[in-house]
Amino acid sequence: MDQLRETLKGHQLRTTTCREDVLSTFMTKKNALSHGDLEGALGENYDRVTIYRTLKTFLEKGIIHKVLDDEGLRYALCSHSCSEEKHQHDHIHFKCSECGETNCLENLHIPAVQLPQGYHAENFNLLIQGVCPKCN
Amino acid sequence: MDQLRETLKGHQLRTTTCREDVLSTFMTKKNALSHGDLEGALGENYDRVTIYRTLKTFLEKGIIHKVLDDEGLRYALCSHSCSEEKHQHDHIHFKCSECGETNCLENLHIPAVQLPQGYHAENFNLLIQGVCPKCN
DNA sequence: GACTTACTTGCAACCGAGTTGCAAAATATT
DNA sequence: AATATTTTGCAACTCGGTTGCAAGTAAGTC
Repeated sequence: MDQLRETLKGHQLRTTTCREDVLSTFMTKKNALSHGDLEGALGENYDRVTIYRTLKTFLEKGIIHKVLDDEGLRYALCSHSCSEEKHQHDHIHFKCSECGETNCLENLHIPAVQLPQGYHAENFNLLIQGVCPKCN
Repeated sequence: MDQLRETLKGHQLRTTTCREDVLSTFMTKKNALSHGDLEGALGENYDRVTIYRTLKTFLEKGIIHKVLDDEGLRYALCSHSCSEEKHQHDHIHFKCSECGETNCLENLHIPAVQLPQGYHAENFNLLIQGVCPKCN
């Protein structure tokens, strides 16, 4: 898959097998992944630390973004190419209480909220918990 | 303060000095608090573990609820009395990037979101990041 | 108010997530 | 192929949070 190398190069990153594998895992599984998920998916091929560092650099380069739910931290691909400077991060995430998967709902946008006087909003993050179509 | 004892009793909890102090701290400081914040506020009076356990029981009894932002877990008082069974948890939290404080915006409600077919929503959690009135 | 029971606390030890320093290995460049 | 630079693996560590257990404390009963 040359697309992987393209993506990495596009973000000024050297292509290494670890980065390719991590990126590829994000692309095939569509849902948000934790460090542990990746460790499980990639087996014993890479050191824990390397995976942590890969996630960190991907985060900094705008390839992935953080996803939070009540039980911890995960990561998901940024849909529209974010860069180091500009991050588009008004996200809606849906966490299914049955299967435990968390997904970005890309097409939706967060409706406007009328904030009280004096508040200046920079970004919005909506987490919806419930049951997803697969488990319904 | 007899209100503290009242609240604890109302949730079937024994009144202990630790629980009174933790509850009192939540009531005077209005913003969301982390375990570390409480440890700082209460000094050396109580063991780390005791504070953890106090938070856990308050959580189970519906006295406080979790607040998540991108840098960790905090807790805040439940506004309307939640019980062990019923939790009202459609929250808007505002995190100020200047002072770092996170607050519940109690009076606002989250506008309706049109979910795609098949999704069944149970609760909503909106985190807004920006600058609060104090820092503006 | 003393006595009993049940719950709560403190301590020590532990677990898991995430980080740091450093030497060895791998990538990109000439 | 040779070099400079980045990345990896390992070991050791920090920090947030949990567990088991013995000692201490709150609440109900006589």
